[in-house]
Amino acid sequence: MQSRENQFIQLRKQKLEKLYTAGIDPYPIKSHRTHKITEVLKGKEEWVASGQEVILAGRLVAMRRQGKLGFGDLEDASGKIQIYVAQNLVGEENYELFKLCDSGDFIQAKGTLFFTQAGEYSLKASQISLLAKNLRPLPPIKEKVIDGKLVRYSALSDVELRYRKRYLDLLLNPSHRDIFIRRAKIISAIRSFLDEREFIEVETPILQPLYGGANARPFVTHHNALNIDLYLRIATELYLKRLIVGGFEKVYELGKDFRNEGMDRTHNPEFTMLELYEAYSDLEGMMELTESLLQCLAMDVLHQSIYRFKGYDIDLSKPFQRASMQELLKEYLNLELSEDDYEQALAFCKQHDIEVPPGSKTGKLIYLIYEDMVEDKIIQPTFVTDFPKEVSPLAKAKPDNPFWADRFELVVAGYELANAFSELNDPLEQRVRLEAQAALRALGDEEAAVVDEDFLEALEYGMPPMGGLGIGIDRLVMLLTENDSIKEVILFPQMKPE
RNA sequence: GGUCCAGUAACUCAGCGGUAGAGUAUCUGCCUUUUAAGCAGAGAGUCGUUGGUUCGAGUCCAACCUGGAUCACCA
Repeated sequence: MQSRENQFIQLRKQKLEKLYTAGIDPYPIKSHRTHKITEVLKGKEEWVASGQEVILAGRLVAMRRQGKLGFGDLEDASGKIQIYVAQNLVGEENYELFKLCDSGDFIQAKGTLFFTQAGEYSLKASQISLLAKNLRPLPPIKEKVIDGKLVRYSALSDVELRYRKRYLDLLLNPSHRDIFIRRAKIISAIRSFLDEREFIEVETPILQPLYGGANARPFVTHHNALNIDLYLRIATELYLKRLIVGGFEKVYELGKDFRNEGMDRTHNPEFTMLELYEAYSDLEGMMELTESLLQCLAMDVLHQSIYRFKGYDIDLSKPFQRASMQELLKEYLNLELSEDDYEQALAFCKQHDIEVPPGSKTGKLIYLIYEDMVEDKIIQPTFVTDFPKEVSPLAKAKPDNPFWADRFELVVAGYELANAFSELNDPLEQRVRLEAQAALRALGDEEAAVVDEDFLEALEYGMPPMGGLGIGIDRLVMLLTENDSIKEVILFPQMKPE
C-alpha cells in the first residue's frame, strides 16, 4: 500500500508523462519574462488602455477552472496577479496544457491586461507555457480579502514543519518572508551606517586555535593537515583588537559566532554578532554611536521611532536613559550593595535561589542579582552602566573606583541588546585579568576565559585607548520585527535531527 | 535537565471507552468572467512509537520520540 503522499506524487508524474508524450518539456531551460508582476500592478488603467502584450512568470498558487476557461493566481517575488485563460483565446492545444497545470507549477503567461466582469485586474492570456512542473503538492492555502484585510482560512502553522521545511513556510506565509526581508534591510542599514562613519569591515578567523572574547563553551573541530584541534569562535573581539594594534582605527565585523550551549527562545548555537572597535573613542562615544545607530534603524526600517513590542510602547528616540547597576538594584529591589558587601550580597542570592558559581566574589554576585532580578524588568532603552570589573575581564576599570568597569549594556524590552566598554589596553593588567579567569576555570567554571598569549603579546606592542561595542543581531531583529523567538528570525534554526 | 501542553487524511481541526469524522486539497463528471468559484460523485488515515488496563483503546495508564511554552545557564 502506497502512502497517500506518494499517490499524490504518482498522479503528478503521470501528468509529466502526458506532457512528454505531447512533446512538451516540463523543465525548459529558458523563460521569457518581460515584466515583474509588480510592474504591471502599477498604472492598471494605462496597461489596460495600451493593450501592450507582456509575459509574466511565476508560481501558479491557485486554480479556478470552469469548463473551457479558467483563472489562476500567478505569484512572483514581487507580487501576485490573476490570469485568465480561455480556450478560444489560447487554442485547444494550449488549453490542454493549462488543464495539466497544477497549483505549485511555475508557468509563464503571455497576454494583455484587462478587468474581468467582477472587476479584477487580470492578465488575459494568449498563450501559457510551463516553466517547471511541481511534483509535490503544496499544502492548500485559501485566503480572501475582507475590508482590506487578508483573511486566511487555513495556513501552514505547524511550528516544527515551518522550521524544518522553511521554504514551505516562506512560500505559504508571506508575512514570514517579510521578517527576513526586514532582517536584510537591518543588516544593510547597519553596514551603511558604519561605512558612512568610516569604519572598515573586516573578516577574522572563524576557526581559531584558542577562543576568547566572551564567556562561553566553544565548539571544537579538527584540522587534518595540521593535526590540531581548532575552536569555532565565540566572539571576534580579540582578533579585532589585534587589528587596532595593527593601525586600523575603526573596524567592524558582522558575522556568526558559535557557542556550545543550550538552545531556547533567545539562543541558537550559531548566531550573528556585530562587533566594532573605535580607537580614541570611549564609553561615551559608544553610547552616542549606539543611540544613533538604533535611531537610524528605527527610521530606515520601521519608519518611526516609537513602536509596540510585547504590549509596550518602545521609544527608540535618543537620548536613552542611563542608570548604573547599583542605582538599578536600589530602584528595583531596594537593595544597596557596594564592593564591601560580600556577605549581604551572598545572603540575598541564597534568599532568592540565585545559583552562585564557585569562586564568585562580590562583583559577580552583584551582577548575578542584576541579571536575575532586574534586567528583564527594564523596558525602555536603557544604558546600564558600571558593571563589576570582576565580570568584565576585557574592560578598563573606572578611574575613580576600580571595583567597577567602564562598561554598559543597552537593555530594551528586557533583552540585552548591546554590550560596550572602554577596552582594556594595559597588557600587564590584561594578563592579571585573564589569569583570574583561568583560575575560575580551574575551579570548574567552563565558561571562563582562557589565557591567549598571542593576544597579550599584541597588547604589549601597544594598543590605543578605544571604545568597543557588540550587538546581537538576531535579538535586534527580534526586537524590530516583534518576534519573541530567535527561531522566527533565523532562516534555518538549529533543530534536532529527525 | 525540571514542569505543563500538543502530535488523528496533504493542510487546519473535531472526536476523549463501542464500526475513524468535517472543511479545504486531490480524482471523475458538468460548467466561457471566476476569485475561500459552484453543483454532483469518488478515493484517501497502523489516530507519534512501544507496552499495559479492558470483552473492546485516537479515547484510560506508563515509558519513549518529536515539537511548543515555561523555569534554570548563556548573547
